[in-house]
Amino acid sequence: MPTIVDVATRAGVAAITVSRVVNGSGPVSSQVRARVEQAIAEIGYVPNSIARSLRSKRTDTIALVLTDMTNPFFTTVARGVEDAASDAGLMLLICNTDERDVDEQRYVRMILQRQADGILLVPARGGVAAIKQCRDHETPVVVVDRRLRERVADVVRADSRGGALELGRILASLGHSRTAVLSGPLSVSTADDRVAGFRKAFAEAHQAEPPRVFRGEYTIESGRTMARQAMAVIPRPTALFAANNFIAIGVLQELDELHVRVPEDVALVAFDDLPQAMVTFPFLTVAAQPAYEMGQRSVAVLLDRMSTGATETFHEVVLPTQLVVRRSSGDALRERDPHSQSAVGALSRMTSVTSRRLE
Amino acid sequence: MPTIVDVATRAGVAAITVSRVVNGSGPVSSQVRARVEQAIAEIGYVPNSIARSLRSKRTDTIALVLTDMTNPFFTTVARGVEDAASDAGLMLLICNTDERDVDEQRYVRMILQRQADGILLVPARGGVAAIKQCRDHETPVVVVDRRLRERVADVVRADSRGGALELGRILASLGHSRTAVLSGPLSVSTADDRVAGFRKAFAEAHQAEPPRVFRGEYTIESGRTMARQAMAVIPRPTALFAANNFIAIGVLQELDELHVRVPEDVALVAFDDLPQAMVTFPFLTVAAQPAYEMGQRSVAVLLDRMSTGATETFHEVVLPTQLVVRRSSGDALRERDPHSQSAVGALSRMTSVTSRRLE
DNA sequence: TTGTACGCGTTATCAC
DNA sequence: GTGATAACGCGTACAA
Repeated sequence: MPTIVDVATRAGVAAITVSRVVNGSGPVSSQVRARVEQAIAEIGYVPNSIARSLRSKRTDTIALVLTDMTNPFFTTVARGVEDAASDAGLMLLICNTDERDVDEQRYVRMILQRQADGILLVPARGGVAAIKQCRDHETPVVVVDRRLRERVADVVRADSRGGALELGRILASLGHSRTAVLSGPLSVSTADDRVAGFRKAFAEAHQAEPPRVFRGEYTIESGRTMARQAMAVIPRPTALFAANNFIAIGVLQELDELHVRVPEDVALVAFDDLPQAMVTFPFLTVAAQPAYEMGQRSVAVLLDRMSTGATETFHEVVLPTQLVVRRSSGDALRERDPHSQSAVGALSRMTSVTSRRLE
Repeated sequence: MPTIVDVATRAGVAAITVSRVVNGSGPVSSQVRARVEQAIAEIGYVPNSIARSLRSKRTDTIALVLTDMTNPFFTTVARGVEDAASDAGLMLLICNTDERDVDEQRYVRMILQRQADGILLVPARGGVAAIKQCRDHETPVVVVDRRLRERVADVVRADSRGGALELGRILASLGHSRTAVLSGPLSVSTADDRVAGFRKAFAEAHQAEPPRVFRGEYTIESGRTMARQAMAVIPRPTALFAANNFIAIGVLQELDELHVRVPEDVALVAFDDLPQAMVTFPFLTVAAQPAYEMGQRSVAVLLDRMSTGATETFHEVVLPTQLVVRRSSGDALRERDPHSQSAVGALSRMTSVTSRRLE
């Protein structure tokens, strides 16, 4: 592997001159430049970033620590991050914690060792330990997607509370009173915010019961479990709110098994849209998060922090969600004659189940 | 940021001794070890990988260069890669080329500069230039997902030809004779292989026409275009083969607009399954690629190559696809009375369209 | 415009 | 079992 010295020798100049040519730093006569460039081409010299970083203290590399890149929401965030990073000439390290604190800390340690210029973190639980590690090593962090209890880092996230509020209001306006939230873990801020926002909608609405709250994980399996639990409540809720995309899918699967139709038997709204690329015929009423923009903004904030340096004041960017009303939220609720309902039940159920065996 | 020397000073030893404690290299008395460990804890020392890499020539970092991590197939591959890398103590750099040769080469250059220990490459077009760059810098490469014209690197991929053959045979056995392949770009090996496999199925079948072949991109938009073209052929094909997941989605969307029902009016099979997490009610008959395993195996092969060193003989791992028969391929084709068909057409079409507005 | 000397933080080599 | 020294490849500071 040729080094800068090899190039210098071949071109008959000093190493520093080669450095100047490569980096465009300092003056070089055009003749010398030509000689150097030719030498570079001839021996196929590629500058060694490692050596450069050792001196410059910059690696032009950032890291994204998230829970699971397989979740289409985070996939899109990650893509936004990568594009923005690439535009800024940065490379991207990526890590999946699966919501585990230990892995989060392990990854952050590895990232700090590698002297990454900055870290984008979707904190697994509290995230405080990880952030502290970064502060100790003077490495900028931007927290993505989730709030922090204490203001110890910049944050870029979507307005979970507002989105859930809108979804709740939709249901309330359609006349739903008995509702349930199928939510994520207690310690995750998005879960808390979505519950709070949804609750608020029904606190505003007159003569509506407060929603029943189920807490689980942001997974399909948990969505199924919570759907089963929610539908076992008597009297049944008339509307459900799935607090993320995976829960929503689990809910749909479970309801199908229970022969409960959406939206005929129960209305359903959810957080997170599924990418158009993955859904042939969109059906769910959702509060869509601007995932790609979140990724981009996160990088922008990180770059800003990287140039500014540490402060005591942190920024918080809260991006609005977009309400997308589709079929799953149903029409206005009206009193149904239980007999006539069961009369048409068999047929419409069959139709529904069969036809749903599409994407 | 404390260095190894700071630790050494504090512990009253030489830097190299600290190094031995940290890396477990060389002998250290338990007393000295204790002193050093305490000093490390006290000042919060974290080894600097950059400096270490400069000497050791290893960065414990690999890179994954793919076309688009947003494609659920590659998302899953990437997750398999990350998990395997993490198990091996490696970090992962990730890059999206969007099938552009220039970006591929740009990224590879950046990766080589950073002295990554190895590269996993999903070549955009030929990929030869990128592979050559890597060879020049003695950096191991494993080509993922796609074949190479020339055997210049290890390859881990799925059996595109075999999977397409199976899908073709399914259709042939159901009595289809007029078929069309909606495929990817000419220079991409998976596209070629899938066309070839599908063709073979109908070459085997007696009295079947060779499939009509459409070439586009691996995108939804292209899927729509090709579906439109294919359905404009007279007489219409009775079955379509979408050569990847995005094309399949585009096809479904376009057929819906054309009021063509699947599988009633045209049968559809496709390559790539959509992750269970993204599809509520699976519908497509597919040849599913073992994406996660591909990711894992790719890392295994790369690790192998990293320890073995360069050779003239390369490995090729071809993983089998899994045939999953669902509703979209339909039942056996029978002669239909065109009149009765149009008679029921209106109603069943409405039902189909309405009910499809699910996921 | 070009070059020399040195240091970034770590580890390999060799000596004690 | 421990340490001094040099070297990894590059860029800053200063000199010519």
